[in-house]
Amino acid sequence: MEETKSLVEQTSDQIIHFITENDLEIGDRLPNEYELSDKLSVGRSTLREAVRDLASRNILEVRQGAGTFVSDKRGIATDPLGFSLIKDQDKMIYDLFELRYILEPTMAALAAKHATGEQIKKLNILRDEIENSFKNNTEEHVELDIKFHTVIAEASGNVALLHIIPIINESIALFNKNYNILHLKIETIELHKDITKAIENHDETGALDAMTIHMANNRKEFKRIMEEK
Amino acid sequence: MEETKSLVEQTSDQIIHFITENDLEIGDRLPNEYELSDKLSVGRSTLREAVRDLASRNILEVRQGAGTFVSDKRGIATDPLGFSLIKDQDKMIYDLFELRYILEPTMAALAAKHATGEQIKKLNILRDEIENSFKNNTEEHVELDIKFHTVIAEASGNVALLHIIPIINESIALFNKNYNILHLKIETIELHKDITKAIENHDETGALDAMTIHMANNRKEFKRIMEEK
DNA sequence: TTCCTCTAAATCATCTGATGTGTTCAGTAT
DNA sequence: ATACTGAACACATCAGATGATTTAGAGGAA
Repeated sequence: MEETKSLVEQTSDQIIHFITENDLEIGDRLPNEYELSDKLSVGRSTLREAVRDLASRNILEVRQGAGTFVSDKRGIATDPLGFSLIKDQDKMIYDLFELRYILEPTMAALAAKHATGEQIKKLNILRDEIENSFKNNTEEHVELDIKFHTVIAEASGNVALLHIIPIINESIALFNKNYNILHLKIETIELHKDITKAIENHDETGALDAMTIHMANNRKEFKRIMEEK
Repeated sequence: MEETKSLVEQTSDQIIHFITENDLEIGDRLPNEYELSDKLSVGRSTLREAVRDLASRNILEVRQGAGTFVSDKRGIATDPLGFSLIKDQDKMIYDLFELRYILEPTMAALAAKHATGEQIKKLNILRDEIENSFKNNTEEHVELDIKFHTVIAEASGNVALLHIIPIINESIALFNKNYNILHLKIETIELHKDITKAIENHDETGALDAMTIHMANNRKEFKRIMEEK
């Protein structure tokens, strides 16, 4: 059971070590390929593969001609669940809606139970911002809506939910962007109000119901549009 | 706003395209570096960087001397949700149990609706293997139990669930290993039988109930042990 | 036959040097 | 001041040689 790391992997580790050792901050530049491969005593192609590895893990960012920098994404992977690999993207969106449908009503009920004053304040602010974004017809409502659901996840007090919900919603937004299917509707505004109010009143069943209606409406709308295609 | 993808990135895309095009399944081998770089008309180092990228995203697995294979991790990053960073691990496990409790009963019902004969066969085999592992007192039952739940996720027909369920269960197993809290119990064997049978009979509410009991038992047991501590 | 050992082929790993492409910035002309 | 230009710099890509590891199969022993 020998755990022999390849030279490239060792080099990845050493680069990370170099970053922490020299207190490199986000955006700082690393030495160029020749210097770094020399310093770490590996060939350039080995170094390049190590850098490529770290770049694809969003730890480094490489810009041709400019240099290699510490990424501002703090090593948080894009599409960590590999949703983009799935072939049938229509089905993928549908499945994500279904998953949301399973999770979010219960999550809203938990949020009604545990939400702090701070979190309720955040929800009210976000709800208003979403409404304004809708009235002014800007495109940022997608982003705001993700934040809205994320705050509810946070309020649920369940750390696992807090980690999963943004990924689901961001994936939906990502695929939706490709297809341009779903749009914010006036009912959504009202439902956001209902959900916020129920959570504010610590009304668990109220939050459950409001979120269920929200999810059902979303899925219904999605189905309708898919049938039109 | 030109979006010029580098040759390496294009090559990554092409490799993924090659995989889907040729219906390569998990574990299948890709052509060797020389052939593939030739086929895609890129230099070998370019190809290697593309492969390195896909490998670090858990889409490919490279084994020196053996070849390059489609990874069994479905492009899912290791600890994709950053669970290992969370401080309060006891709460983390509890939250994961809660999340499972929300997801798995509905998932089992979906599985009862959609399961194919092949999947039912797999479930029966796994159920027996888990029982044997229990009788022989081996430690592989943890691994087998994760597979059992993963096959149910697969049978549910929901791709998003299939991606998320293994992560949740592996995280629980991981933390459980550190704490050595939970052990397989004789009731679990019986519940696995109930769940399998309900799915086999396409009995949706039966599967829902059986899985609910399974989840409730698990959480109850977890709570009991935590209180003893 | 069956099992083991050892070798040769296949495959990835690494190094090196040459050449291409994009970025940055200082110097210069307007 | 502004805009152009070119040199220096940094990453991108290719090609070829050599090393290390795995695997499968040949050949022999029990």
